[in-house]
Amino acid sequence: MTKPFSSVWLRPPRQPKTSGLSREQIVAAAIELLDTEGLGALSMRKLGAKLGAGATSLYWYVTNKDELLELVLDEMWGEVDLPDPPTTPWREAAGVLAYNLRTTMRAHPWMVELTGRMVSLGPNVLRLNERMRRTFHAAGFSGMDVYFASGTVISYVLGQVVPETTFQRRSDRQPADFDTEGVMRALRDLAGGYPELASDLEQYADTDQEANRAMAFDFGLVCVLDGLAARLSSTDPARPRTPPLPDPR
Amino acid sequence: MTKPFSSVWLRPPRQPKTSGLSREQIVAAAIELLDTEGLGALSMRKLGAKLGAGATSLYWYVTNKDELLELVLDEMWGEVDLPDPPTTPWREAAGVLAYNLRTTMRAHPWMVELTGRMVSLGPNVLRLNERMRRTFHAAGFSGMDVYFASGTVISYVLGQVVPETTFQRRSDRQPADFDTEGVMRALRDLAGGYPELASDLEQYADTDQEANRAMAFDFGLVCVLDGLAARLSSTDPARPRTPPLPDPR
DNA sequence: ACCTGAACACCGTTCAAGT
DNA sequence: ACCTGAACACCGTTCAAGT
Repeated sequence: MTKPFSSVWLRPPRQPKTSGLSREQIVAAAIELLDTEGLGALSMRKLGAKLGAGATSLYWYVTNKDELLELVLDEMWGEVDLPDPPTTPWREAAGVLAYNLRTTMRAHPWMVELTGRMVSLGPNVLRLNERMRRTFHAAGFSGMDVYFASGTVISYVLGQVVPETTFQRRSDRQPADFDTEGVMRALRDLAGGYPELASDLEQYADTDQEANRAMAFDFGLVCVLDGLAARLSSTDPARPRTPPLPDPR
Repeated sequence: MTKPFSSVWLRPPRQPKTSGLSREQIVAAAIELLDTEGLGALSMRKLGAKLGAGATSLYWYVTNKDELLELVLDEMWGEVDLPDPPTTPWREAAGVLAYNLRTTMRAHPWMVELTGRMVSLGPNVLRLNERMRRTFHAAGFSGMDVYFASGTVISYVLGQVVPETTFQRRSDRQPADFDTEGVMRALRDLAGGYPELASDLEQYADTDQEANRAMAFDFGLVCVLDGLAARLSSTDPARPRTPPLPDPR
């Protein structure tokens, strides 16, 4: 009785445009709207109006809002690029990818929300994944490890950027007069019973918030890459190198 | 002209309940609704009805829906627990936390979406953070590295769980008759031009999807922990151990 | 102090009807 | 083939009014 899984990418696209609107136009307009007003403010009506069309015209190009968002999300993945595998050493390639992904997500904070909502099966995600796999394959990973390694890097970046962008989003437009001071003051109050937390707050009260985030990102990225490198250097198939993990739960 | 930052946690709570509803009740009911119907299906009206109250009664306990969601989210963080710092070695503690967080998020897939939407300043997040910091402090990290190390672990888990749960959510209720077969077939079509991807698909066609995800999670977790361990063992303050990262952008 | 109902300004989506 | 408008069943939130 469940509605079956569906996705734009599993449906043959419309014939080449003969007139009027096009998917590309719609997606472009949607991205513009999302960038300026955020995910919560995107409605089919507004988008239609922006395109000088009736509110419901879009439904001819796209079966519903979710599928429009799938298209838009894949478009974002298209912005992330990865150095060509053979020419670049894996560690550098992975590092560049990580930074590129972070840059793109911060430029379009709504992308993070979307990633938590839609499955990504678009051509741009697939292309990027393919490249990453080739990179890690060339690095010396084999079998499923190729897939696991790519996943590890992407996961880390995504997870790190999530909190960065939620803050961005709360400050809405005009970051200029956003009351970071007030938040910090309030946070300091809340940190009452937590000595470690409080000492952290003191420490990064001095440093620039933005520089701070950059350091945090870099710290973790280095860990992830070091971990991958370690895995790679233990070339023997049986690797008792790392202590076993505790049983989940 | 921006609306200033606001959060439930920055506002003094209502007096102790004298009668009628309570925040705890409301939050509990909301969680129930979210677990059974998902984030998209939670409306103030439905929630009110579930509590046998008028649709708008809730607004006396909570300023708006967003703040209700903040409360609910923090409640989830309360479910994640972390072994007590002094007794457990850091690596094990971090591993357990990672698995616990994954378990909680998979049990409440809407938590992932919320994490991308609200800032987390609730007491449960703060308490957990405090514990993590003590753990990493005891492990030998110092200064901001304590904070960075916790962030790295949490980011990794969050990022890894995001795609896991989007799939869960798409299959909606009744995972029983969800057409995984169909998705796999469709995916195989899409993988046309991507040899690495295609070979991956073949490989994990044999293994159980769920076991697969578990392996992927474990792989990355080991990397992250190895990376942290490496950082820890290079005790000298100047550490030219890792090659510098490429300049962002 | 707590709850209600009506009302406002929105939504996504369907569908018959137009060109 | 493409677009429209009206209509349906929803939203979050405000606010005067009740007890």
